[in-house]
Amino acid sequence: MTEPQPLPGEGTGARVGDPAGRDPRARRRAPVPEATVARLPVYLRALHALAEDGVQTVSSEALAQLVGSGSAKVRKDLSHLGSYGTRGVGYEVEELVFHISRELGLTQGWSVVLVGVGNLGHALAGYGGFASRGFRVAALLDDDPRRLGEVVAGQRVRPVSELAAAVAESGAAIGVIATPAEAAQDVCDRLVAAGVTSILNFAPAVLQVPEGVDLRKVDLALELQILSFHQHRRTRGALPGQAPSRSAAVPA
Amino acid sequence: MTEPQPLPGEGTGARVGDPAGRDPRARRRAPVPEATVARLPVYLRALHALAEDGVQTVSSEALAQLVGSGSAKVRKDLSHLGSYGTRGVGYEVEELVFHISRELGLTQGWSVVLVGVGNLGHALAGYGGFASRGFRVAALLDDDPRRLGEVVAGQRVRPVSELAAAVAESGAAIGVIATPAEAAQDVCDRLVAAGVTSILNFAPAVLQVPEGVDLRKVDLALELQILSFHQHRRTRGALPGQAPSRSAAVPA
DNA sequence: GTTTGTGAAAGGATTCACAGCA
DNA sequence: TGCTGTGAATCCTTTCACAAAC
Repeated sequence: MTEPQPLPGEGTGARVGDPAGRDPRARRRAPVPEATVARLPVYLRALHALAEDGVQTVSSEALAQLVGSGSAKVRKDLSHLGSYGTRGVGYEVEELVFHISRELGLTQGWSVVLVGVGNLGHALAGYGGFASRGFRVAALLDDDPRRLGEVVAGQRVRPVSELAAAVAESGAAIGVIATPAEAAQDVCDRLVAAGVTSILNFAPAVLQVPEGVDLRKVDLALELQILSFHQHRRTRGALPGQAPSRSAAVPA
Repeated sequence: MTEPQPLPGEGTGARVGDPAGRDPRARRRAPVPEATVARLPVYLRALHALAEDGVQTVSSEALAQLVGSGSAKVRKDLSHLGSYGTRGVGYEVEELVFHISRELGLTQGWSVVLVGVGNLGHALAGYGGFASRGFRVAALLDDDPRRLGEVVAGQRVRPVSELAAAVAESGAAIGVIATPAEAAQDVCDRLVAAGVTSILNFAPAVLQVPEGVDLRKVDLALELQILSFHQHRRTRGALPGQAPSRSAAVPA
């Protein structure tokens, strides 16, 4: 959601034109719905966890349990990628991981430039979930002189003036912004100028990009606010500041 | 967001029962749709930015531009909170901030306990977006002996064994998990045992909670994977690793 | 017997378009 | 004239329920 540059539920239409592309491996199917795309990473995480536990096969019901969803939804979602399940048995974990990864474009190993190496930037640079999903942090940039030259997660921190060079060297198509809010729009403009067409913004700022650039945002406080809404709902009338009793919870 | 313990689009139903509650301030309206709830924090951020710039009034069209949405959607969303706009003029920024904050339950000042004070925990503890949205980080907990006693964002780091005490002292109803994946489920269980009913999980792990506890998750790599999907779509057939031309982009 | 894959039905969300008000 | 608020229409998503396959 996610929220999401396109607001949660905004969608991009996900239309694909030509019925017979020139890449023979690219099977022509109906486009994957945006709501499904947003859930594929969730399945992927659960499947990775299963694979690590040595689980070979999983049913739609079991997978649904793991991600907190319904089995019918899981089956519909997976059916958009093709028929990779076995009736009476379930899905092969490894196979599903592969097909979901391919659908998301994670098999081609994206290079990513990360701008802003504060606490959040450190966390992102060292985040295992990036590497394991096929994202390589190809460059770290920051203008704080105290951080220049510092080595984080195997990468030397470079000044933001080298951004265009870093993008060119690495062929990065994706940029991640983890700067303070004030610097975010400037960094964003520089990324666009350098040819980056996908930008993920962690800075608490509203950014503007030209057409043709896909901007998504992560608001670390967003989910907390949605939790607040539900908690608020549940505890209407209760003493403020006190954790409520366990009854009468869960709206439905 | 996304997404969200209930998967993106999962929803909670958000039903409210009695048409005449006992709190006289609680106006009885139709329940706010879950999709709208997920966008209210986005509007809130944009409105805060406008307020800082001294803007007094904003139209649905202008607000839509800021958040990358449509004006009709903005109006429908806001109409669920009540009629706070002025025809021919727009919405008063300060007033909207108040009404959205109240709807989200942000005006009552939640106490939050944060478990796991690594890079991400540091970033979260110091994140301005928490404090400015009415969340007070009431306790920091971590079991790494090197971090015990350290003071982060004005709070001393305490051992996880003090979790129940910290929750009781602060009356926290919300817990945030920013530990490594291995520790997440144990911490989650302890939070639940301590009476926390809303949990936000940043750890890359699939957690299980009993009924009555609202668990949401933030996957830092989730939005990146959705970006990957769209970038992949746009650059089908292009040379791998090379940023594509700016044309033929944006699906719709 | 079990579990997938999928039409069909139901339920929400978005967009349209305009009446109503400042 | 300008912009909100909202029914109505459209579109998208989820859920149901069952035939087909193992």
